[in-house]
Amino acid sequence: MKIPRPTVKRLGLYYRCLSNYREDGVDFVSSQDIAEKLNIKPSQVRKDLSYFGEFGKRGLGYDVKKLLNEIAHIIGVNKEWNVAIVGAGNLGSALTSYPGLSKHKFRVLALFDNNQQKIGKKVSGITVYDISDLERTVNKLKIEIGVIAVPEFAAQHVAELLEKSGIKGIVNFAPVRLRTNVPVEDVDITLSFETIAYNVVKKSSTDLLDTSND
Amino acid sequence: MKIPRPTVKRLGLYYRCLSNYREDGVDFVSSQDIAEKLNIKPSQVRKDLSYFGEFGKRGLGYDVKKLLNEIAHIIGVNKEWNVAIVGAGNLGSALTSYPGLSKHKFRVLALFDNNQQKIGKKVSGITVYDISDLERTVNKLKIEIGVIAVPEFAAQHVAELLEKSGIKGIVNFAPVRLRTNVPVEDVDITLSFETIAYNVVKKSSTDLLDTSND
DNA sequence: TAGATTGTTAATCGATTAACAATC
DNA sequence: TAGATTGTTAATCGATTAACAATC
Repeated sequence: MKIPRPTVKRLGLYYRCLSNYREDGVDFVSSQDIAEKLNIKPSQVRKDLSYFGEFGKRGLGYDVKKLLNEIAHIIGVNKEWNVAIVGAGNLGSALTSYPGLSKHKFRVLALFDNNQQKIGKKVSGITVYDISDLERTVNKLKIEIGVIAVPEFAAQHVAELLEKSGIKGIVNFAPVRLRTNVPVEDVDITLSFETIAYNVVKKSSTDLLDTSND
Repeated sequence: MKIPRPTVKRLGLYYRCLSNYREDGVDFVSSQDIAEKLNIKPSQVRKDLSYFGEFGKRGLGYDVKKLLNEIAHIIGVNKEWNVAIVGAGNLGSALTSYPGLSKHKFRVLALFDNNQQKIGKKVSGITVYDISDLERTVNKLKIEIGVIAVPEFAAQHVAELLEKSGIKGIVNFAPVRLRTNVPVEDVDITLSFETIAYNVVKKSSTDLLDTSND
């Protein structure tokens, strides 16, 4: 079945929300509970889940641990993912020790760079390899996800190297649309700043006219 | 007029695409040229632009410099934006020197932290201030955009401090939905990894059945 | 049983796209 | 003028939401 893209994104949000409930020792939640936390409609939650199965109990809601486990399977975080980061600059280094990753089953096993000064050194305990060793290292360490944290001009080239080395998916922090055959997820930092600039400008202009901020 | 959210996102993409054309010395482009680079439909480009005015010449296309200037005005990057980053950890420090920001009219003028070890030091030339000086410094430096680069548990609190200090918009790197009255743009790194995990799992399962990878 | 909440259908809403007259 | 490409309308597509029967 065809799953709407927004549904996939929300699955990650449900997962996080349910993790918080579990940490708080909550056993059962309703679609309404989840919806309130996430600022969406309860029917949205139920519809999203219904693409994958029937996980709730009528009259009762959802068993937090059970649903968490189901969603983990759906989005694939029931297993650990081996990750390599290409680009040992500031951003790549920061990602290496980013707690959100290690906490969520993403293990950074290698960094790659083309700067001889950096190769062989360690960043937060992770070795920096020569980019020319990419294919060999990816195979040896069974790396499945590649992260592009290099400057814009090098990104497409790195994407091709990653694809050739047998990587299965790419998280791209460079501000370019990549042409590849593997799935790519863009984290477009500059675009986020531009969007917030737009919204700030819009808000100040509507605030002048109007007191009912949309 | 109500502008679709996806249109706003694409405006940033058009801006970047046109910047590249300008750097390459291209004077005129058609909606088709832009669409091809961005993997969308030409009518999408024309429709998006039509929300804001008539910028093209029939039979000719769009004057690159002129359109760039128009879009810069629309998304608000015709002026410089003063930015403060809260959280002088790895991510906050990396953002301080992120070339994508300085290149696009976003100037990081201050870092904030609550760690006495860090306060007063400089990171990439930017002073780390005490978080308790937030309001004063935001006013003094005329900071308009705040960046949240603190751990999850502190994010909502920081958002409230930013709002109280008079900031106009927030770019949030913490994995929480914030409750504020100012515009927020989320950069959800963990969610991007989860999405790529989902897509990798899905692709390998469909690849087994099917050779026409969607 | 009565109350609550699910899973699902159908209606609504919003965004994308094709098509084409207008016009450079 | 002939060819190209815009701006815009209308049709299509896809996602959200309300409503409600099913059922715990």
